[in-house]
Amino acid sequence: MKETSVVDDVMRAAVELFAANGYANTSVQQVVEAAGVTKGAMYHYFQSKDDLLFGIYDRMLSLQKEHLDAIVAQGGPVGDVVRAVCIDVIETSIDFLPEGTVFFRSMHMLTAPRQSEVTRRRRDYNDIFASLIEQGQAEGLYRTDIPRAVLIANFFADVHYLSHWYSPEGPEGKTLLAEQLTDLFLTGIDASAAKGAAS
Amino acid sequence: MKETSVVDDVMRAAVELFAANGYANTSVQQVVEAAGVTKGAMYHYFQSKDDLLFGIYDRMLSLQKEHLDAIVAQGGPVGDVVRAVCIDVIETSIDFLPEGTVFFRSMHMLTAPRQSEVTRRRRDYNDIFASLIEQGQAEGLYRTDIPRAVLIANFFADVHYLSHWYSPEGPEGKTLLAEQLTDLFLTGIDASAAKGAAS
DNA sequence: CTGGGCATACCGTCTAGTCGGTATGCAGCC
DNA sequence: GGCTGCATACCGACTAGACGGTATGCCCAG
Repeated sequence: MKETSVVDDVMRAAVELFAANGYANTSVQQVVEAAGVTKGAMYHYFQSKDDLLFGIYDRMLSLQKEHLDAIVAQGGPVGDVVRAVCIDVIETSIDFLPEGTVFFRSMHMLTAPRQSEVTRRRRDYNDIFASLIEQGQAEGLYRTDIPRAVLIANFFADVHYLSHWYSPEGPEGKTLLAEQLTDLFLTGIDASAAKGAAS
Repeated sequence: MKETSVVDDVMRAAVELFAANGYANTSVQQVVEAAGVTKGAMYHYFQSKDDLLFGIYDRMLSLQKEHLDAIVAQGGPVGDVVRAVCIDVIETSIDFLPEGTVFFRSMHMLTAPRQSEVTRRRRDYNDIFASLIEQGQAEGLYRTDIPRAVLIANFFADVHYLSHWYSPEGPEGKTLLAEQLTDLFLTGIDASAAKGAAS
């Protein structure tokens, strides 16, 4: 029960080209040629070039939100939940590396209403993550001497930065990397690290 | 006697507009109007729109490299040097927040040769930072159970992410924030944190 | 014969960059 | 001081091309 393949082909080509050359530097013509369809076909399924871009965001945001909800729903000790969420979001970000590239590079090219929707949904994710951290703090797992917003930014920074340095051809396996980054993050925010000695 | 204020005015306007609306969405006409000069004047000092963008990068890269060299030249225990470098790069990134926004968003809009120059200079910075970390590892300060490239990415991620969440109007003072982020990073890579819970 | 799926030619707009021209300043010469 | 010659700084109307989007119509399934 596939979507009309035109949609799929166009989306695939769009992500690839947008990631490689940027949204603004990619013409609709290039996209449809790479997808092997015509402009007419594309504009039959998409309202605008902007639509194409938003489609990419929509898929990613939905997927990550789904994962988050599933992990949270499964329950368990909050420390384990946080760890699982961290690993998951890093892994899926690696799976969707080109999407990530486009995401952070071209969000500002979306029309204003779309931009706010993306922002809203990201804030949603953020808030849920924040409440997990808050729980962890209440249980004495995580340090409280640094504003929670900073702890959280410190984590999402890693996720964000992936598309700027990680190469799937490199030596790092994605699962291992996810564990390593998560470990670095959790070690940094561990309660026992709180404001004592430097050096 | 300053550099012909045209250059300065144009650059200032360009950074502001590029940060607010993106490079591709900003026309040269808008830039020169905001700067209060004419197109003719601008094209007298800049070869192309691309030149404008590169100018922004050039200034930032030069400044940060200068700072890095100065700190390294000053010497001292490697742990202190690393800490000083971290704090400095975070602070200057906050001082140049709009430039940072443009930087990460629009690097791919530069012409290929310029892009490689930017990449080269960033790699330079990276390599020096990496050798500091390596020294620290040799002295037993930092953990060695995670690839050095990952440790370093973990830090630059924070720097990179600043322009996506930090607001100068927010509650965080820039010096305090720089210390907090540096602390989180250094705690994460501390040798004593190495591979305990494999869970 | 009807309508959704698609093809193609075309249009209006926008924009980076140009180019002929002007204004100003300065150096040397008489 | 006046004159010439030349360079630098700047002006702004104009162009050539690219690009997003559309109008129109064909084709085939039902």
